[in-house]
Amino acid sequence: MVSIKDVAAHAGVSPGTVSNVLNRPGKVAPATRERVEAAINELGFVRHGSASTLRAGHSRTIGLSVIDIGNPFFTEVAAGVEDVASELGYAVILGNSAGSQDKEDRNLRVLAEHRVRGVLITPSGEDPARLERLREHGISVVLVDHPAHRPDQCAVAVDDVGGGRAAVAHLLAKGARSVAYVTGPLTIRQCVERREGASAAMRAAGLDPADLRVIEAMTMTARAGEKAAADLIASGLPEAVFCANDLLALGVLRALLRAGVRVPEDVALMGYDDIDFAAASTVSLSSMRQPTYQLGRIATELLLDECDNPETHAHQHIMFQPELIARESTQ
Amino acid sequence: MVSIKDVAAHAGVSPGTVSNVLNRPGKVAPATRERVEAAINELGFVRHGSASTLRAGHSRTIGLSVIDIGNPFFTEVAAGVEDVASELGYAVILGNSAGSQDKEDRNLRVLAEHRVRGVLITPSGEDPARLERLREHGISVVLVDHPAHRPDQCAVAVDDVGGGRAAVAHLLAKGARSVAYVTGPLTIRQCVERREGASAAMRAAGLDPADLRVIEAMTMTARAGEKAAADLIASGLPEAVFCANDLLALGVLRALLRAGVRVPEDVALMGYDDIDFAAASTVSLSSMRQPTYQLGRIATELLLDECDNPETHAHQHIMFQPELIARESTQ
DNA sequence: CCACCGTAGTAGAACGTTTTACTTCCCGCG
DNA sequence: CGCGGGAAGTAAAACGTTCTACTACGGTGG
Repeated sequence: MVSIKDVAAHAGVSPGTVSNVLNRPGKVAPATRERVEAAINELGFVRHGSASTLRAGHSRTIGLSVIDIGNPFFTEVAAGVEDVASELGYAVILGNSAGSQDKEDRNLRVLAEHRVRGVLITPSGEDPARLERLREHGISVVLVDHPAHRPDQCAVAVDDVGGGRAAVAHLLAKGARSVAYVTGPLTIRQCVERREGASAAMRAAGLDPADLRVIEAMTMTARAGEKAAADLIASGLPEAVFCANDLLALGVLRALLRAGVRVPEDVALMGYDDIDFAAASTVSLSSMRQPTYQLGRIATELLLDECDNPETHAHQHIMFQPELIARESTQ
Repeated sequence: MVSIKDVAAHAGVSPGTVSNVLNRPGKVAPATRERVEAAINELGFVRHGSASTLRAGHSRTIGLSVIDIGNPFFTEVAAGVEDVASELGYAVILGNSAGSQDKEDRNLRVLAEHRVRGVLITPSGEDPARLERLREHGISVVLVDHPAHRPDQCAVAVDDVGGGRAAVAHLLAKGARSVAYVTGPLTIRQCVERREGASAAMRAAGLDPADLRVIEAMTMTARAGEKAAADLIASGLPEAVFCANDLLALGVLRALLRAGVRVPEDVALMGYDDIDFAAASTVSLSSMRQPTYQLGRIATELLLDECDNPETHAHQHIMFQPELIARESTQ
């Protein structure tokens, strides 16, 4: 393996000069710099990142810990993260907690061992202690799609209460007076907050929030949505259905159409997330769009700013507003 | 920051012994080991991965370079990779080439600097030279969803020719005699090979492969599928349509239904990939299922076996067969 | 009683960078 | 002519592990 010493010998300079060419090219006379660069190319030298990290005391690596890499939501976030990181020469270590605290802990430990510069995380539980441990090791943490645990910390989230409110307000504005909320497990923060928003919209329209019919599915999949729709049909259809995500909504849509229920004439329907397929479905689906890619980009920019400019960095709590996309299912 | 020396001092042993506790606990007397472990917990020691990598000469990190992290296909692959890596204590560095050779090059350089143990890659071009450079640096490479470049290399792929053949054979078996192939850019290997398979199926059924009507879309999205369907309608519908992926197929389906064409009565329709939405669509979509998650798992297992057992490791070229999933769109 | 062995642990070099303090050399100025 | 100072580069010490060679010590067999 060719090291900085080999390059130095080949170019007739000292290792320190090679290091300077690599890290502060301005400090080296043009002629020498060219000689060193030629040597680097000739020998095919690649800097040893670990040695550099060890000596410099910090790496050019960040960690990304998500709850479910299979969910298009997180995938888009990851794309935003990866783009920014790659633009700035940072590597991204990916961790998928798959909803398990154990796995999340394992991943965080790996990140700590790698002395990552910082961590972007959508925490799977509500225990801030584990993140405190990272901070004690000098690793910055930015929360993604989650409100901040504390003031001296950056967080980027989307207003789920506001999203739920807007969705149901839209349904009510279309004339619906009875609304059902098909949700995933109510252990999930997002599901709970969207319900709160839904209730608020009912209240604002002069309806009793207690009349919001809540159907809780075990998973947030299309199949679970079909089952929920069967429940709805059996117990009497509402005029509108609001689903906690698009997969549930697509399942509901399918079951309703099969049962001969017309959408939106008989029942209006809203999803959440605005995944690609929402627009492509046979009756195109109204949904709440979240700026997922931006979420990833901005979280990463905040994190790297916090790492690279610790003295000027101002911690921010950013709350995006989701955008209502009205399509055929609520015409 | 607490180092191995602090732990050693606290436990009254030498740093070497702490290292032994960490890496070969069997070599240390139980009493001493416990003392050291207590010190580790008390001080909150976390091993410095870079120092370890530097001295040991290898890291516990692998690289994953994919073409499009937004595509559910790669997402599932990534989930498989992450699961295996995490089980074996490896970290995964994620790279998204987004179809650009430049970005892929940048990512590979970052991986080389990190001295990753190995790289899993779905190459975005057909230039094996860049991968050769990794091998020269002692980094193993396993190709994912791509046939091997050379015999002394592992590769895990899915039989796209076979998949195309099976799909079209299925359409022909349902009685269709004229078939259209809606594909993405024919610069993409998968699109080309699926077409070859389609042609082969025509030939096998005694039809002229030249009669396969090929519609090439610029992108592989639902919107592009809708446009392709408009072309088909304008120029006379075939009895069956085979699409190079599910997103295209969903777009075709939607456009056909809107135009009053019945599926499958008037036109039979097949997609490819069997993404979740294929089953959830209003007319559920027949598709070719690929073992994506397994692809990621097995590729990672091969890579780590190659790294950890270089002497016993046997290079493998694994070719999965896709599975035909018949649903309503081809009943 | 001595040579030998195995076990448990230690000392210290090494890994490849970065960085600090230092040396040269040359230029301009009083 | 001497001196200060900047520019360009060097030597060597770190960074935190791992690993090799070595010591110490008790037990065992001849």
